[in-house]
Amino acid sequence: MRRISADPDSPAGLGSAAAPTTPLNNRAPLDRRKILAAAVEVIDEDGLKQFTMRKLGMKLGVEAMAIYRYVHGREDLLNGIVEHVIDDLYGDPDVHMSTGNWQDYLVRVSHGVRRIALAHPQVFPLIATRPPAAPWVRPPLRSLRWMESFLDTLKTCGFSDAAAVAAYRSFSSFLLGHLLLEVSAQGADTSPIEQQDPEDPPPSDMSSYPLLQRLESELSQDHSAEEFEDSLETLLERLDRLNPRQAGEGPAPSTHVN
Amino acid sequence: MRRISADPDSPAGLGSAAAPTTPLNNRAPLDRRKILAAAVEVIDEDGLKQFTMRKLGMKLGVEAMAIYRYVHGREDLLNGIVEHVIDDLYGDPDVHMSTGNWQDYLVRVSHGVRRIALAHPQVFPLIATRPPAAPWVRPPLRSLRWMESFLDTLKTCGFSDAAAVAAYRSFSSFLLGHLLLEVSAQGADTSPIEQQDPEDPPPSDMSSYPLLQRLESELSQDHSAEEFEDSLETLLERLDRLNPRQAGEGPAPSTHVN
DNA sequence: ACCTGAACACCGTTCAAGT
DNA sequence: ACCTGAACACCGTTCAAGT
Repeated sequence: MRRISADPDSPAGLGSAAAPTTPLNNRAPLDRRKILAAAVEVIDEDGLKQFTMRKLGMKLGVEAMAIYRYVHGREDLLNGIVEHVIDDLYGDPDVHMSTGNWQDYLVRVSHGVRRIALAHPQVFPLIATRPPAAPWVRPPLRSLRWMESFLDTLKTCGFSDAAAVAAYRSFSSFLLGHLLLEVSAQGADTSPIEQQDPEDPPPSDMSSYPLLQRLESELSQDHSAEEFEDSLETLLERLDRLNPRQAGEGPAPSTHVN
Repeated sequence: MRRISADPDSPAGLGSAAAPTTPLNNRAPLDRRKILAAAVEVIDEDGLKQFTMRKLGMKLGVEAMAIYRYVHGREDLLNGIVEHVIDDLYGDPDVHMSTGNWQDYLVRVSHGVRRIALAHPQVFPLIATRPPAAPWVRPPLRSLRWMESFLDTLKTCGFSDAAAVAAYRSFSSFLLGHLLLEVSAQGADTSPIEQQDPEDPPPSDMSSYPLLQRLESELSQDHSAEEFEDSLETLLERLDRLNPRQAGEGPAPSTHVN
């Protein structure tokens, strides 16, 4: 798998230490890809909310304004980050190897996207909510290349036009729903403490929610991986019914990664 | 239309504190609920990105700093908005009327949440991505009241603890995936024009995506309502299999709202 | 050719002061 | 009791000027 965050060598906790400490390349003249990679790194470290042009400049050992040579403002940068992360996955040969089986393909794509979601939980909400270029370009597979590849695979396996499009829609909504909830659960404790005004029910008083109290341990357990596989398998079965060319190849393959 | 909250109820009831005679001058003293309602209105009009303390103050006929009497900073305001919108739905008697049938309940909740998503497409991404109070409080039903009501309904209909929790998870991921994609498709054209550097494939050159070209009209058609109903029905059937108490009540009801 | 300094408009937020 | 003015630290962004 290709690395998404460049610079695994960069120091772990840099804090407000002034030194950029990227010795070899800090004379190389900056470049769009370097900027995007650094941006992903900064977001992974400090969260989207803290992500700032000035902080990104600091990470790159440069004043913030230098970035504007390579990027058309903050909005363009954000779009670029999303593109960068998702196109990086597109290059992954593990995902794109072709077996002529659409189920295999969807499983590989699913696991690939899940991998980047879990690797960059802070970036994923961005992938999920950026306004799409066109209404039919859906997150999280937000590029024309991805769509073409997706539809091509299904068409090759005998799907009708309508069925391929329907599959694309079901698939993206499945991926988005699952992964967004999974990553948002991950960063849950970071949420700011909310103070209520005294007229409202007291903050974390569970006494009015007996069922929640009783089921708290059930609710706290994390089965996201299994749930993901189960949902994916259900989806594949459902999509299979859309495909008129029933090759009689038996049930959908296990979705579990080897 | 100016007002968002009808506010027909004067603070009747708790009349112990003598209400100062407020003249016709609608200088009623501001209040958390009024602020949240105005915030929703501002976001609906100008989008989340443009939403600003100062703009909200302007809408309320007040300087921005006045808001801080009622709200603990911007983060708290954002959480409050989400709460406000979702709790508003909680009060809807159409949603909460009880028929003792969990499928009916889920259908009503689904349609209710979809209704607010479509009514406030700019607010919904906020509902979807705010960090939850606890990892198991999932969007878009992000309140303890909702969870309690949801789980209670399922328990009453015979679900086991584990099945009720599993249903809660499947349901929220279904809702979130569908609605987020639906509202993001709605605001798609608003997205900023992105400029690519000359080394990358030209911007909107479709020539390398023959399938996309051919399927463009298929892709552009909006079937979100039907897709929503279909997915919901599939989900209900799947959840039905989780429920050991098979009351033999026949197939899941049609999800279409009457 | 690539970056910086200074500047501008605009944020969120605090707090003493007004009414 | 409720709001405002002034102030502060920090944004994104532009542009002339440095190297």
